Amino acid sequence: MERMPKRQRHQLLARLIDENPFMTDRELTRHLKISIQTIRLDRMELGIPELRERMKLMAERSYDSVRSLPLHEVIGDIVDLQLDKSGISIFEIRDEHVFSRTGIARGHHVFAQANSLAVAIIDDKIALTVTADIRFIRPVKLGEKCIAKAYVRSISGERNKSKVELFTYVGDEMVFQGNFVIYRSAGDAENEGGDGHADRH
Amino acid sequence: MERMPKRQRHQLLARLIDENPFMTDRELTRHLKISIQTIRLDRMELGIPELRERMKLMAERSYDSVRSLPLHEVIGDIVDLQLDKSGISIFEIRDEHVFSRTGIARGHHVFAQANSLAVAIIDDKIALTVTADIRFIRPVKLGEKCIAKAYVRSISGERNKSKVELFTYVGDEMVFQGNFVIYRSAGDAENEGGDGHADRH
DNA sequence: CTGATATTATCACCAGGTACTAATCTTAAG
DNA sequence: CTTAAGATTAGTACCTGGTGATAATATCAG
Repeated sequence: MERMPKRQRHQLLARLIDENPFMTDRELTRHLKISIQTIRLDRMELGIPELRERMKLMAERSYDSVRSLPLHEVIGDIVDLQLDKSGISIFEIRDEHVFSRTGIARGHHVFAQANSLAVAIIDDKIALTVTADIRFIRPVKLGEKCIAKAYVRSISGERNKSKVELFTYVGDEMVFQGNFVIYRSAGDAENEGGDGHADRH
Repeated sequence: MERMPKRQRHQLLARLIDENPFMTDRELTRHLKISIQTIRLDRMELGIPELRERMKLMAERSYDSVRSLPLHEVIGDIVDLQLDKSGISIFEIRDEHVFSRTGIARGHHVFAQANSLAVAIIDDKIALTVTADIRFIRPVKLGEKCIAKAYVRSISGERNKSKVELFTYVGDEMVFQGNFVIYRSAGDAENEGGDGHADRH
């Protein structure tokens, strides 16, 4: 029986555990054909915790992700912002945003990025989405970087409302487009809309 | 030392474990002031698995939630569903959904509930949002229960598209309204839209 | 009081490890 | 060839957080 170099075995071990974190050491011996002690030495060297620790970590992670949810205050990184004029945000589609079977991002994440930016761009204490007219032009897939560009088209037409036009691109391809009407407070607060945002310094 | 009625203790035990699923039986004895054996009998009667089982379940759930996303697939509890006809979903606004300063729900959560329902109602393997025309009628606040009602208005007009009309209420007050156009696969897959969903049996 | 139910105690056992020591195998260098 | 170093395997004691079974005790209701 040929022996595998240690480095290579380490890589394989790490990959196996990554692929199926629920494998016991004993099960790993069957795949790697080495003794359980070596498995354990390898895990030590690689800093991979035991099965129960791994499950605990996953459980804890999922536990507080239920508490704090995936949708944060602002979805996407706002990389450029000219208040009441324009803004750009970047959002990368990851595992947790897509349907696994298709790899297509769930619509509300794409919307959330757009909505966050449309609200952030408004230069007022409180901004709330009143209406949105949106169009998903093509599905966005796992790993793609969505670049949303928003432009304020009318700063304050009637009744403290601003229009924001928004386009989301992947590369130079447009994937999403939306027209938002955002309510802006004129000093006072919560009157309309479905969204708002926090302090501005 | 006064003894607590069994029923009441069972409730308390279930609540404690629900609040903190990472508690060992030994820790529970400190809270409930009863022997560890009784804790274990109680768990048996209530069908609550041991700590390690609980962690394993959470870990597995979160693990294939990355693979197949059962948890966040649908935002809100779908309480009634007549495919290609109508559906109702309930979603309670909690801390993690609102802006802390105002207590107003962020728009994308309300949208997510609506979008999830609009997509779920379509009786096809894959359903993707193409367009949405939405209106936030009044802000939704912390603690409010959003009841979304969706109606399919045209099952398949042109090019495999269905129209879904949707209203979200808090009590008898309408807080959100939307018109969705949903693309439905006719057996094949991912062509348009920004959302999809999984199997239907 | 007596029987039923509830609670506690004890003991053996299990999975999936850690921690440590010791033996064996392999390999390369002197 | 010999020997030292490193890699691998073996074995033992011990740990946590339990299960399962049995038995003893407590509590309460009729």
